Amino acid sequence: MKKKVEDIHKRHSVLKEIISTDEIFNQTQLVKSLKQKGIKSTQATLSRDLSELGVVRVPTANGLVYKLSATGDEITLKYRVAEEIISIHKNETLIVIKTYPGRAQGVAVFLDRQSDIGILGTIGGDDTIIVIPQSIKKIKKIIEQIKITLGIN
Amino acid sequence: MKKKVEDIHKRHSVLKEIISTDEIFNQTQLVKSLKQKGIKSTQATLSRDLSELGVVRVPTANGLVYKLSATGDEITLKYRVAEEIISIHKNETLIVIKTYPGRAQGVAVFLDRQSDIGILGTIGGDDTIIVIPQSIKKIKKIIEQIKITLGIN
DNA sequence: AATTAATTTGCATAATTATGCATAAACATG
DNA sequence: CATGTTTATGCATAATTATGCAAATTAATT
Repeated sequence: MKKKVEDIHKRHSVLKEIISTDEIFNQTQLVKSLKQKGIKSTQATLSRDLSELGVVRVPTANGLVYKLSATGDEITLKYRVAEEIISIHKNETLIVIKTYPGRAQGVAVFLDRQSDIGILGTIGGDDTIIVIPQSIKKIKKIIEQIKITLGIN
Repeated sequence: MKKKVEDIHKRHSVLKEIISTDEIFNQTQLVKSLKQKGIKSTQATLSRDLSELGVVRVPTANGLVYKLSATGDEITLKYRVAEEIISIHKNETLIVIKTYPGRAQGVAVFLDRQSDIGILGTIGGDDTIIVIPQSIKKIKKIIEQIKITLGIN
């Protein structure tokens, strides 16, 4: 029953994205969300995943919602910037990078230091970074470069 | 069965202190801790209290532990968010939202949570939020959606 | 390649948390 | 002060989450 490590990373990665994007109220909902993204799993596994990822369930106006915690697995995160990144998206003019809460600044600084990958500048908030390209034509290449640099897919 | 408000405040107060001092793993343990401090209560009541106080349960090396959340009691309510927004403007590529001083972060978080209204990401400063659309074609629609969601014109 | 060790997963279920309902105390109103 | 309303609480239980265990697969070792 053991799964490949890559699959686990993949599931964790998707998990993080779902949690940071949607409002997830319970783990059965999460099973369905993952299914929609083509990942099969069970409530039991997700319970363990959430624990490993340091995900918390916070009370909101709508009810209890899962969130990525800033403090959660702080120790694990410090070492690799890659682990701090949740997702990278773009539109016609900009690149937007989602990170764990409070991590945007650190990642932004890291990106700024990378010279010659086509970045004009970055702005980091709490958990979001805007990357401004030297030219909108370079957006694709920049994303590729970041992924290569960080060794993520 | 109603209790005096003072008692409730008192219990909440003690609750917060216990949570920030000891390692609390579950609510029955919490019932006992409160009892030791002379406060009688039940698991059900504490479940409600924890929700009201915005307490989260974080996975740690020892297991799940209750913690006071950083965001504390400030639950994002629609009506409150609406009041914090001063203006919404756009240009060809971005949407800029002005808020009352120091409120941008909160509003930005709220907007991030709204799924499927076409927002790629947001960055909040002190009193300004930049909203990046999934596509510049969606800018108008996003503004409409925000206004509808918040019930403002 | 064969064998062994290590790890992940699902199932079943235990443990824990959340909540509808009824009730009673506090509060409001006249 | 009497009466009506609101709200917090406990009980019982539903809903949800965590976990022991066995099975199955991968990874390691020979």
